[in-house]
Amino acid sequence: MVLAMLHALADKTRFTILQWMAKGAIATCCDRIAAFENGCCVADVVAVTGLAQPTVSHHLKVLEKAGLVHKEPRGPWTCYFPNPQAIDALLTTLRAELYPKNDAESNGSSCC
Amino acid sequence: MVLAMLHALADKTRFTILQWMAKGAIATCCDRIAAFENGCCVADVVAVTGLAQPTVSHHLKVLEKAGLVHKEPRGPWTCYFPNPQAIDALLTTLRAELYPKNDAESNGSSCC
DNA sequence: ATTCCATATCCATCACCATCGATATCGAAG
DNA sequence: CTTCGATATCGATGGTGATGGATATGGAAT
Repeated sequence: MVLAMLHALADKTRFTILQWMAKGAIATCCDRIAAFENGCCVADVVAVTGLAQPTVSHHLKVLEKAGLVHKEPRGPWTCYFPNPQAIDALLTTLRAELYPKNDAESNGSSCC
Repeated sequence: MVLAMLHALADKTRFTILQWMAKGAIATCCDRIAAFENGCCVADVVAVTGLAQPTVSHHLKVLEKAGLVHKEPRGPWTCYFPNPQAIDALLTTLRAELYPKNDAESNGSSCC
């Protein structure tokens, strides 16, 4: 799941989408999304990125499969919301797995 | 630079290499690498991953360009070492840029 | 100078992916 | 039921990247 998240984030467009969501709800469907929800609909992402609608749908699907966002139909729109827990999990895993440990004891397969 | 790091990490092989480095120096050139350095040489990565040597060199180059590792010739070997500062920078940036902010004031381009 | 070892580079191949036009789906009105 | 708006899916295309064989480089030792 971590690799899927990293793959999802390692794309300029998808990173920008999440970045933009984190900043706050800027949507044409604001009557459906509260400010604290940080959500948006597909058309908003299309407007911001300038990409075609199928492309945006594709990116949002990747983000959703990675667990970084979740979607929810609200009225005429499909709204997407960021998932803070997923980001937390990612950060925690990255620190635990990639941060160098100089502790000789924790090194199961020690050297030489 | 963040996108480059994410791209570098979003590959199973490269993630495994960094993961394995973080665990500690397990190398055939241990007389050149102290345990606390968490380094290794190319041949070690070849042995662990089972990949061809050119492939491993390619992956290490990607990691180096992303700033996640740095290389240093030691005797007959080219040794690679993880860069904790880069990982720190990545984690800090991810939290700052992607973690949802529900603070209405910080939202420059507010909604509606 | 030659040989050997470790690694980097070159090059070709294959697979995956971002992109978008066309089309399908789906719900809400009218 | 038909229409319309919003989004998802399909299919094709171009580009990027992972992989490895062949080869070049570079240093150390004989």
